[in-house]
Parts: sequence; C-alpha cells; structure tokens
Amino acid sequence: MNTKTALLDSAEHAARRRGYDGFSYGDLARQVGIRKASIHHHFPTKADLALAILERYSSSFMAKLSEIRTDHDTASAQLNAYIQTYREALHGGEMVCLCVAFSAGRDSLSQPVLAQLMKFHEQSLLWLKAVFDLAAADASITQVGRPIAEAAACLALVEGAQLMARAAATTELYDMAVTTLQARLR
Amino acid sequence: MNTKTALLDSAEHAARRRGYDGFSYGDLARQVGIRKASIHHHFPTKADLALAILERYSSSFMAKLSEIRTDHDTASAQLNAYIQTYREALHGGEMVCLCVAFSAGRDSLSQPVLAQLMKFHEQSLLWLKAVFDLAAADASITQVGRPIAEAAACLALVEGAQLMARAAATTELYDMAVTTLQARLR
DNA sequence: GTCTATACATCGATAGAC
DNA sequence: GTCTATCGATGTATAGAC
Repeated sequence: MNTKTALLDSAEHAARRRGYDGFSYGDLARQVGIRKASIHHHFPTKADLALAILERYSSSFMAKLSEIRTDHDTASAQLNAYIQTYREALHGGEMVCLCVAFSAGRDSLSQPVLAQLMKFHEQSLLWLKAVFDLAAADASITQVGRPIAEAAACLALVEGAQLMARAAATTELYDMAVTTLQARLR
Repeated sequence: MNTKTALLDSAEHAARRRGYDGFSYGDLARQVGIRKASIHHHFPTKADLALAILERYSSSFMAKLSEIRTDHDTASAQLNAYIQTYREALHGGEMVCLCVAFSAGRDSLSQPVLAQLMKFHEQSLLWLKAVFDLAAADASITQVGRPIAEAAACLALVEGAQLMARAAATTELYDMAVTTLQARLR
C-alpha cells in the first residue's frame, strides 16, 4: 500500500469524523506510522492535503452517481440509490459526507478547497435535477415540483439527515428523515 | 454590558462560524478586550463555555418556538415561521445554527454538551411533530405523512439547507431548498 | 522518501499579585 | 475580576542528514 494513499485514507476518515479543524498531521502520523514531518513530503501544507482528499472524494462520488444513472432507468430507482449511498456514507453514525464536514467549518478552508466544495454541490444539484426531470417524464416519483427546487431540497435533506444522525451516533434519525421522501417513490 | 455576556455572545458567534474546534480563548480575548487568562474566571474550561452557549442558545430557541405556537394558529403559519427563523439564523450565509455547527464536530464535544445537543434535536422534533399533528387536523399543509417522519424530514431539511447555504455564503441555496416545502403550505 | 531536530505560534489551563 | 507570567502540549512547517 502506497504511503500517499494511506495518508489520503487516514485524512479523509479523520476529516469526516472531526471536520477540517479537528484533525492534525500528528494524528495522521500516529495512524499511518510515519513521522509527521514526512507527511509534508507528500502534502506540503494542510490546505494541499485537504484539497487532495476533497478532489478524490468528489471524483469518486461523481463516478458513483454516473454508475447509479446507468444501473437504474427510473427516477425513483435512481433517487433511492442516491439516498442509500448517503446512508452508507454515514457508517452507522460514525462519520458524515466529507462535504458536510467541510461546509460547517467553511472559514478555515483555503480558497481552492472552498471552490471544490461549491463545485461538489453544483454537480450534485445538476445530477439530482436530471433525476427530477426524468421523474416528470416517467412519473415514478409523486408530487414533483420544479426540478431544481426538488434537487436542492433533496440535497439539503440527505446532508441534514446525516448531521442529525451523526449527533446521535445512529442511523435511525437518518432513516426517519428520509421516510417521507421514499414514500413518494413508485 | 456584562463581561460574561460579552464572552457568551462572542463565543456563540465564533462557534457558529467556525465550529467548536475553530475558535479559541485567544480569539475571544482579542474580541472582548480582556486577556485570555481572565476568561477562565468566568468559564473554567472550554467545555464549560461550550455548554453555557449551547444552553443559552437552546433555551432562547425553544422560547422562540413557543412564541411561534402562540402567535400562529394554523400548522402552515407555524411551519412557515419556523422556516423563516432558520433563514434569519443564517445571517446571509455567514453562520449556521449552533447545533449544526456542533453536530459536525461531534467527537470534540464533552459529554454534557453532547447530551444538550441531542436534547435540542429531541425538543425540535417534538415541536415539529405537534405542528404536523395539527396539520392533520386543520389541513393547512398538503400531503402530510406520519407526523414524526415529517418532523425529522423538516429538521433535516432546514439544517441541511443552512449547511449548503453556508458553503456558498449566500441565502439563495437555503431559499431554493425550502421552496418545495413552502409550496405545501396553505 | 523518511528521518531527527527544531522553529515559532498557539492551544487550554494554572498560580499568584493586584 | 483582571492582570502578568508561565506551564506543557500541540499546531503547521522547515532544514538538512541519511
């Protein structure tokens, strides 16, 4: 296993549990088994590291969204898979989506990280909008309003549900929060 | 103005912008105009301070919810006021609800703070459940499912909407996310 | 690519004078 | 109630040997 990859894994894990201000090079060094000074060889600054984990997370997440779109042909099946993806990302209430973790501590982020964070939201909204555009055609989701508004509501719902579930360290609140949305799926 | 109150104000402000791990006694001292050692006289530890601001925030927030209930007699009007309260708490995208800020950095919180955080969610859910119970009777909100599920969805929605809006430093995303919910209000 | 050593700032917290 | 002074730990980051 590559040291750089191990560092990315460890950093992503830590950031999703504690936020950007909640983890340090010291933590990563302890976990990966090298000295903290060595981390600077791979990621000169913490901002570089944050950008790297967010870019990896985003591209992996967007690939997952593409996969969902090709695997499911109805809007309801796509949205259900989306909800399930966020549920799995919770890891039983132990961590949240990296973008949820970074959004809260926004002021500590460097400009490139902030830009990537906003790009993640934009891309998510576009993907969700397409789902609701499809729903207007295939009628597999009930009560569909303006697709872009539905998309924003959906993103806010899963992110907020993760946050609630994280506070209580359980997936129960997440499941409860997405119940009404899932009830609209045919 | 009381020094203790000034400290509480400054700490709440900072926590809602940067999270629990994102502010320090040094920051507060600079802002309030006393030395950081003096802060320990009012709040021996940072955990004490965090508990104090969260308790004050919670009680103020719950008082606001009671006020909404007495001022508005329909479920739709109550829920609309609730959505508006979270919108104002955003301060144009500059800060989030204290509970949103604390939920993300959950692992850094002391046990009493964590307990108070979960109590805030419980009380919010109970208040919202009562709104949807009323909605089932007065029919002022359309498409009402199980009240407790609607309550969880509503809390997740406004918290997630705040998070998105905070990342982009604008209220536009918040307004977009709550559009479909508001469309159900009669 | 990893190490030791270190720089320099800041962290939360304490002791004791005033 | 606020101050100065200080503690020990930790924060990010750098220099240079191996």
